[in-house]
Parts: sequence; C-alpha cells; structure tokens
Amino acid sequence: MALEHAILVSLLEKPGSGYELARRFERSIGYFWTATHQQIYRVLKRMESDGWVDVRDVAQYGRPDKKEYSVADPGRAALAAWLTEATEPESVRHDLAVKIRGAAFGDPAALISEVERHRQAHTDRLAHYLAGEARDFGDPPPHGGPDAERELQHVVLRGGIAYERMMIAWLDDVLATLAHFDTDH
Amino acid sequence: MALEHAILVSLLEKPGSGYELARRFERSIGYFWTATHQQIYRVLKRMESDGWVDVRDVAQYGRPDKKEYSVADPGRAALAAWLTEATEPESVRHDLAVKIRGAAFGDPAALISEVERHRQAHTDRLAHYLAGEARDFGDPPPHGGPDAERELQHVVLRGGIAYERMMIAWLDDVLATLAHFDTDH
DNA sequence: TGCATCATGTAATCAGTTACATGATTTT
DNA sequence: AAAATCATGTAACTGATTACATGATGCA
Repeated sequence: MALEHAILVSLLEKPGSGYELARRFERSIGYFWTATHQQIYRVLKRMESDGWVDVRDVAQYGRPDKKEYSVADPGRAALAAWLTEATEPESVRHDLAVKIRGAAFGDPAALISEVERHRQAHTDRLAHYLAGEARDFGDPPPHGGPDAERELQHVVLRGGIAYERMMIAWLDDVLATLAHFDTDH
Repeated sequence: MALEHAILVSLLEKPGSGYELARRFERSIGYFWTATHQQIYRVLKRMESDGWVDVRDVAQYGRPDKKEYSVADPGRAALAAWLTEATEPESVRHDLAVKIRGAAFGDPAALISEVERHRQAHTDRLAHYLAGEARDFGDPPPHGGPDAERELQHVVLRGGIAYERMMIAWLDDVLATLAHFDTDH
C-alpha cells in the first residue's frame, strides 16, 4: 500500500490541507496514484495519530479554515525506509484488453467507437503532459548543477509521455485490427 | 468491475474449473487482469446463481472431481452489453513513480537497485511475451481469412509487448537520471 | 436565487488480500 | 516420508468506492 507514501511525497513537495491533496490527486501525482478525498481524510487522520504528519490550523478570510498538514520526522523516516524496500510492480488492470479479447465472441466492430474514445482520452492527456513539460521543464534550470526534485519530477513526467505515446500507437494497431472484422468491409 | 467479464471471456475461450481459471489468471488473461482463486470461487458462485454460467460435475480418475463452468446465454448477453458500455480507463498505480519523486527527499542513489530489479522483471516478461508470440502467432494462420479470436488475442499481446518495451526504455532513462545524483559521481 | 468552489467529514457497501482449512494423488 | 500439484472452499481484514451530509463564500 502506497497511499501513505504518495501523501508523504506530496506533502514534502508542499504542505497542504486534505482538500488540497485531493486536488493534487486529480492531476500531478494523481497521474501515477489515485485517491479520493474520503480516502485522503481517513489516511491523514491515521498518519496524524501515528505521528507521521503535523497539523496546523490555518484561519482564512473569505474561506473556511483549513488544517495544513506537513511531514514530521517519523514520516520522513517511514518514507526513506519504504524507498529501499522491494515492492512488486502493481497488478495491471486493462479492461480494454479484456473487451478486445471478448469482442471475438460478439461483434468486433461494435468496439470501434469505444476504442476511439480511449484513443482520444490518451491524445488529450499526452497534449496536457507536453504542455506541462514545456511550462515546467522547457527552459534550462534556473541555477547550475542538478536539482534532484526537478529532475526526478521530469523523468516521471517523461514516463507518462512515453506511456501515452505507446498507448496511442497501440490503439491505432487495435483499430486497424478491428477494421478487418467490420461488416461493411 | 470487470472480473466477471474477464471470467466470461476466459470461459468462452475455453470452459474450465475455478482452479483452471485461477491458473489462467497467472498467465494469459492475467497479464491484463489479476485475480486470486478465492476471488474467482466467490465470483463464480455469484455468476452461477445469476444464471450467467452453467456448471457440470466432471469425475476425473487419479484427480479430485472438478466443476466445469461454461458460459450460459444470459452471461453471453451480459458480456455483449458490457462491451458497448463506455468504461473509464482503469486508474493507474505506479509505485515506482511515487518512489522516484520521493527519492528527491532522501538518497536518490539508494533507488538504483530497486529500479534495476524492476527493469529485470520487465525484460523477463518481454522475453516471455515474445516467446509466446513466436509460438502462437509465428506461422501464417492455419486457414485463410481473418480469425477474430486469434487476431484479437494477438493484438492484445502486441500491446503487452509494446508496454514492456516502453517500460524498459523508460527505466533506462530513470537510471541515467538517478546516476546524476550518485554520490560516487 | 441558484450554482460553483472551498472545506471537512460519516456511513454503507463492495472488492481484494491474507490466512486458514481440507483432502487426494503424484513425484522426489 | 515429504513436498508438490490438483481441487475447493471459509473467515477475517483491509482498502476503495459511492452515497450522503453540512455549511460558508463568491459569482452570475
């Protein structure tokens, strides 16, 4: 389980409230690990009682008060320990792959629009990643020497870009394959 | 939820017992959808009481008897309905990506061996996929004309191959990036 | 007035994992 | 004699999702 660890990383990058974390999980870190606000509040509470994070009440004007969480030393230590642990690659769940194999027992052409929908989603996400890359990593680093946080965020983003490009190419292959079974053909 | 549907596809490809399904989920269909035998038995029971599958007791010599499941018409219909439904891409969980971003707050070089371990796992799986491709799809099809089941299985396998190749290339990128922060450097 | 955003939570349900359990046969 | 494979299950727990709930502020 890595939700705790994903939250620790996000809070190290920038302290914030449960609400703010939930927003980050809709973008940025959320592209590699998903979580809803309900999950986040529950886990934050557990992490607080375990002493992994500190809380600070922040009064805001024109907005509800919030609780700002930041990583405490035991949280830092827990993250460092997890980093060197061997974790298995997460199990894969590609329902499209199941659908494609299932299409052999129904109408393969009926899948085309669903595959096109997925292709569009991956194209959109790729454009979004590329825009983020140009924005955040387009210029040479503000100061000389390697900046670990920046370079590691960039290599993770490059992974997302490579994944989306691979998926788009594969979905084109899938569409070409499905076209063989189109009844109009 | 697609475990039911993954089981339906697997049983349409070939009827079998819960035990046999569990073995298939360790290879083949399991590369795109995972499940343990406990899950499978539970879901099979539910599918049986919903009339999606039929059961037949098969006596075996030298082995325990087994229950052979096969897809009933309502199961076929449920699968066909699901195929045309719009399903969202499954949420991604890449704990390596979380670890890489987390490494900025610890010792990036400490991650190198973990990344190498993952790279090896992907190399092994790629070799396994390529061997399966050569075995099952190397020769021209036994008869003329497109065979939907065969071609769709092949395009799913090509997706797995593309995924493993992409991951290996990305992990090389990650290793090169981590090397910048190696203290021996 | 109504809708969107900010902010935090509870409760119920569903899915997935881990541990435990049994018993036959086959192989080492 | 012990270990591995075939075959089926139950029970307990953990994690994730969905629905429900509240209440303030700001904008159209």
